[in-house]
Amino acid sequence: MDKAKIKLITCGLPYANGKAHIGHLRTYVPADVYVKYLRLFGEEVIFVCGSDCHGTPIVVNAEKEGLKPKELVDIYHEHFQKVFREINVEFDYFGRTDAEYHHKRTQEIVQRLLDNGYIYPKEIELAYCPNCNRFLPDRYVEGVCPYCGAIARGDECDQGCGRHLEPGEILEPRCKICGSKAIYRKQKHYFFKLTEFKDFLLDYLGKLKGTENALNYAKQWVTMELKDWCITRNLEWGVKFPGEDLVVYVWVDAPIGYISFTEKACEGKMDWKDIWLKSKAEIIHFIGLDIVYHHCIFWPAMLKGAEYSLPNAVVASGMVKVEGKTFSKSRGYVVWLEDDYLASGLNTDFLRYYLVNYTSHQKDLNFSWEVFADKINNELIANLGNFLYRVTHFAWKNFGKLDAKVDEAALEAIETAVDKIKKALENWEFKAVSDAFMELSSFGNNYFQNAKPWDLIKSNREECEKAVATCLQLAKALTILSYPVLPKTMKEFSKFLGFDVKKSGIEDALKVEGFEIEKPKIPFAKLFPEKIAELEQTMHERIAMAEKRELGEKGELEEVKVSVKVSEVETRGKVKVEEENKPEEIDMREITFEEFKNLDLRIGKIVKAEKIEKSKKLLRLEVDVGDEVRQVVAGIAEYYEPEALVGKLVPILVNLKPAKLMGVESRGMILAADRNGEPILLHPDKEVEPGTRIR
RNA sequence: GCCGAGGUAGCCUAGCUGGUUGGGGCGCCUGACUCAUAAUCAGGAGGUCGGGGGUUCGAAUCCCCCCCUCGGCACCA
Repeated sequence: MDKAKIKLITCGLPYANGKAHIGHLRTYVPADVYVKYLRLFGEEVIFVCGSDCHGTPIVVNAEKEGLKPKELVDIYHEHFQKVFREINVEFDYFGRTDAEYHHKRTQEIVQRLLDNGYIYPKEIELAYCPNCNRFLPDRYVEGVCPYCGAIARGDECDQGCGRHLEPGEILEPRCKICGSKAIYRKQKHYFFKLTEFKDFLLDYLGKLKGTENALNYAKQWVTMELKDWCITRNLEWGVKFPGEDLVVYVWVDAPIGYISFTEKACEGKMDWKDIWLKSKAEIIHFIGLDIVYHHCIFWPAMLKGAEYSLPNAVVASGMVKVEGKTFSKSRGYVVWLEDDYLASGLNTDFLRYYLVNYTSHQKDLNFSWEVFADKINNELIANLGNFLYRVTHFAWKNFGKLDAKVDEAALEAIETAVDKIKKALENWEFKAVSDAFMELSSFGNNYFQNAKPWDLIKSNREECEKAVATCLQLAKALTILSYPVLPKTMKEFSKFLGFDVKKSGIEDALKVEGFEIEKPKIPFAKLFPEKIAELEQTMHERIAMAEKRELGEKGELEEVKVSVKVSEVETRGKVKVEEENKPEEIDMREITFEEFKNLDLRIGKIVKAEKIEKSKKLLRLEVDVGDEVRQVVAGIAEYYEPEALVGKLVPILVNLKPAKLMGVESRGMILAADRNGEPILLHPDKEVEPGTRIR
C-alpha cells in the first residue's frame, strides 16, 4: 500500500426503505474498524456513506404508506444515522442521494458519458397503462416472465426464475396501480455502452485489489457476456436525465454518491477532485456480496467513460446466517439493530466484537445468541475485560501512582501484536486483527499470574511496582489496539489509565511513561443466561410467527400484513437478501368463469419419469391424460426422485402452449403447491381414471 | 452440467511454494491460585486433516477420480 496517499473508504449505501439489521452491519462495522485502525496508524482517511434514496420500491412503498417519497426517505435516513451513531460507525459524511449536490454530480457525469459517446438513445417497447395514462416503471408492472412463465414484476422475475428483466421484456403486462391491462408502447430510452468496456474491464479487474470473493465473480461475469445497459426510467422520483422527461436508473446514481459525499466531506479541507479526478487517493469500497456486479462492472465502466478515478479495491463481506439458517427477514431469521439489539441495552461493542471476530471477513458469519453469550463472556470479558480491570484495580488500590518501569518482554509482545494487526489489515482479515489483541491480553493475564503481585506487594514492593507497571503498559496498549473494534468501552476505560485513547496514536502503545491511576469501573457487564434466554425467545417467537404465516393460518393475517409491510422492503447496497416469496402480494385480478373454462385441467397419471441431462431442476415426464400420453417437463428434480413419481396421479394443465426446455418439448404443466419455492405435488383424494376433468 | 469458494476435533480457525509428534481460541476434564466480573494460570482428553487412488524416502499440503456445502451461470410451462 502506498502510505503517502490519502485513502477514501466507502460503504455500500443503505437503501432508505427499511431498517438496519445485522446484515447491514456485517459490512459497516468492519469498514469502520478498518478506518479506525488506519487512523490509529496515522493515515489520512476519508470515510463516507449515505442513504440511497431513489428507485421504484421507495416510490411504491411511500405510496402505500400515504407518504411522499422524500418523507419515507427522511424516516429511514434518520434511522440509519441514529443507529450508526449508536454503534459508533462514524462516517465523515453521511449524505443522501436525493440531495441537490448529488443530483448535480450525477447529471454532470451522465453528461460526460453523453459527450464521450457512451450513451445512446433507443426506442423500446414499454408497458403503458391507458387507464392511468402513463408509462409504467419497473415495479408498477406485473405480468408473466418471458423465460419461466411465472408471475413477475417489471424488472425482475421475483416469484419464478429470479432473472433480471430489461424494460419491455415482460409479457402480458398489467398496471399494478389500477389493475387494468397495460399495452406496449414505444418510447425512447437511453443505454450505456457497457459492451465497449469489456477489454478495459478484463484488464482493470486483473489489477483491482480486494477480497477474492468479489474479484472472482466479477471476472466470471465479464468473460461471459456484457449487455448494454438501459439507464433511464419513467419515474418522477430520481435524478433527471438531461433534456428528457426521464430519471436515471437508481443504480447509475447510487454509486455516484461515493463522489458527491466525498465532495461534502472534503469541504473546507481539501479538493475532492484530487481524489476522484486526479487519482491522488486510494479508493476502497466495502460492499456486500450481492452488489459485486454493480461495483466491479457497471461502476468502473462508468467512471472510465466519464474519465474519473478508478477504485483501487473492492472488499466484499460474506453472508450472514442467523441460528445457522439463511438470513431472512420474512422467515424471522434476522436481528434488527434498533428493535432487538439496541433495545436490549447491551453494550454495542459486544456486537462489534462478534461481527469482527466470529470468522474471516469473506466467510459466512453465523449469528446466534448462544454463541454471542459465549464469545462475550468467555473471550471478551474473561480475557480482555478481566485483565484490564484486575490490573488497573490492583494498581489503583496499592499504588495510585507508578514509575515508568516496564519489562522488555511486554514491549516485545506489544510490538508483535502491532505487526500482526498491520499484516491482517492488509489482507482484510479483521478476525485476525482482533485475535492479535486478544492474544496480547492473554499474554498480560499470564504475566500478571506469574508475577504474583498480590504476594509481592507484601514482600517486595519495588518489584511489585515494576510488575504492575508492566501490566499497566500492556493494558494501555490493549485499550489502544482494541479501540477500533471496541471504541465505546476503550474510550471510557482509558481514562482510568490516565489518558485519552481517542487522542492516541499507535506510538503511544509503546511509549513508556509513569501512570496515575483512577479507581476503575468494570469495563464490560457480564451477560447473564436470563438475558440471553429473553433475546432468544424474541427471535424464536418471530420465527414461529413467520412459520405460521407461511402455513397460511387465518387469524394471523391482519398482523402479518403489518409486519410484512415493515420487513419486506428491498435492501440494496450492502447485504445479500434472499429472494423472499410474498404470497400475499400476488393479488391476482379476478377472472370470469368463462375464462376459467378456458383451462383444460385434468388428472394425469405419470407413466414415466426421468432426469433431463445437464439440468439440475428439470424432469421429463410422460403423463397419461386420458386420450393420449404427453411429454411434460417439470421443474421438480431437486425435490422428487423420478422413480417415486411413476404411477402418481397429479393435476395437469393440458392446453398450455407448448414450450421447449433444454431442448425437450413440454406439452402441459404439472400443478403443485409452492412452499417457498419448493414444489409440493398434489394428489386426488380418491383414485380416479387418468384424464378425469378438474372443475 | 459448467465456473468460483470451501470441506481440518462439538464450534471458529492457522497451516496448504511437501519434511521433526497438524498449531491457536471457545467448550470439556484435572490441578493451582485468589489481585480480578466463579474471572486467571498450569496440565490433559478430543482430529481416519470430506472419501478413494497416485507421485514421493516423506502429503492436510502436489496429481487424478468421487462425495458434500455455499454462491454465480444454464435450467423451474
